[in-house]
Amino acid sequence: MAGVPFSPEDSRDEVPEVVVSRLPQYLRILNRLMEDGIMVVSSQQLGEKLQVTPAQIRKDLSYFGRFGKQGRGYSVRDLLDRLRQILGVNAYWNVAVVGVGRLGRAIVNYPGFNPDGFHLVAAFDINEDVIGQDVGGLTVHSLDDLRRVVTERNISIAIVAVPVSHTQEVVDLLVACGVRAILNYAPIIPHVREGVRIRNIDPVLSLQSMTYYINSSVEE
Amino acid sequence: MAGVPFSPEDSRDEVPEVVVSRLPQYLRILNRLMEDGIMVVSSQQLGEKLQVTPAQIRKDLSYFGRFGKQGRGYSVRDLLDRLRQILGVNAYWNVAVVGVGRLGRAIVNYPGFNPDGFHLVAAFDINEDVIGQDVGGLTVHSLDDLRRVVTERNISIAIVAVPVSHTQEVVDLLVACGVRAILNYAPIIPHVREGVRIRNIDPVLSLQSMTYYINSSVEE
DNA sequence: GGATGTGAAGTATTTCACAGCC
DNA sequence: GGCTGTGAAATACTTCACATCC
Repeated sequence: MAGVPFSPEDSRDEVPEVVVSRLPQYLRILNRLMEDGIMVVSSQQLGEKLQVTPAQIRKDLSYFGRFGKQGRGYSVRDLLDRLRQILGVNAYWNVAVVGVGRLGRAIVNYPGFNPDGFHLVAAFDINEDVIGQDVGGLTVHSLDDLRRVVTERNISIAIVAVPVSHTQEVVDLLVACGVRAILNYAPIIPHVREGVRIRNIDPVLSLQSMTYYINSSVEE
Repeated sequence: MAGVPFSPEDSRDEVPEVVVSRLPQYLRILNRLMEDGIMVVSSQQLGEKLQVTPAQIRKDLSYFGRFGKQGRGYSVRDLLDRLRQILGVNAYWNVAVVGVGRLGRAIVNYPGFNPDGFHLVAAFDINEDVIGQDVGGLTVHSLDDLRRVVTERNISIAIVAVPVSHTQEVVDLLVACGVRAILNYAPIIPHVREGVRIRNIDPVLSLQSMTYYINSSVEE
């Protein structure tokens, strides 16, 4: 489908997903340069900090426009603004957390989301004992209230930290309620329909992909 | 370097990194099939569960050998054993945690590492106030003891959960003490020398790579 | 002089498609 | 008949290299 080779509509430039996945890293570095008072940066310098080739950075950025000045490099502030706009992180996002067990609590208390514009504004659980409780400043709602709260608070992003056994159904419910992006901490890869985004945080998978290399290799 | 096209040594089959990164996911699914009492599985069925093409699974596995039976599929138990062996997760790994602040404590108390053979056996911090404390059953050591403990307990994997300002130096110290794989939770990408593996857990980057898609798109 | 932006070249990865085997 | 394993084809991604501009 959508694979007719000569379709003229096909020439709408699709940005490769791998390119999009690198932009937040560029954002990170630029934020740090900004804090350090650096005004201008070259793709060469960015590449050193990110451990990628300068050509890749220039190519990546070229999907979105021409942000640099020949002979000079990139204005840190300008590039920062453009990338924020492209990624859609120039505004605040309201985020719901589902599951306030040990992991969910750690997430709610993690101070790293707010500075980057992700506001955890609602918490949910299925366990009657914790519903109504205060967790990190948020009142825990019943999942029955999900649709209402998601609508009222204009939530399109959710973080899922429920047991594996409930993950897929929670994800389905979130999608049904209009959530369009999900960050999943359960060690399972849930299925979502086209148009909904999901990313999985799974430290064990990361560890297991490293043991391959340190296991047999003498040094590589 | 290593790029001479005709070098005969070049033909030692290098397994693409992207292939290795998928193996732990195969392991996950197979473990679940095993628990469910499924004995045999086809690449078709695996593909459906993993949302990848059957061809990719067969190709990935073919880098390591021929594990299937034509006309039948793969023995779940056999494939599980082979993958465990390939990934080096058929034995236990001792793991150190550096940084026992809020995040570090959550990691130490996370129950998901042990069942997969990663044993958190030592915790470290630089803060005098927490050194000597008990955190999740582990006594917090000073970083001064790192080399000794890493050697004594045969630790080659470390989890880093220290502030950004200290991350690079902690990583450097770990590498200097012989640690060969690092799971980093700080929002920075530390540099490590060739031969040392590092993976980064950065939920904000994940969120930012999703907002790109839910921001402008009507549906994609 | 120095750095960007970008077609073209070069690699890497995925998918196809089918021979071979159970 | 059904499914694996795998060269070959197709696609995706990265890097080169240079015209272009500040």
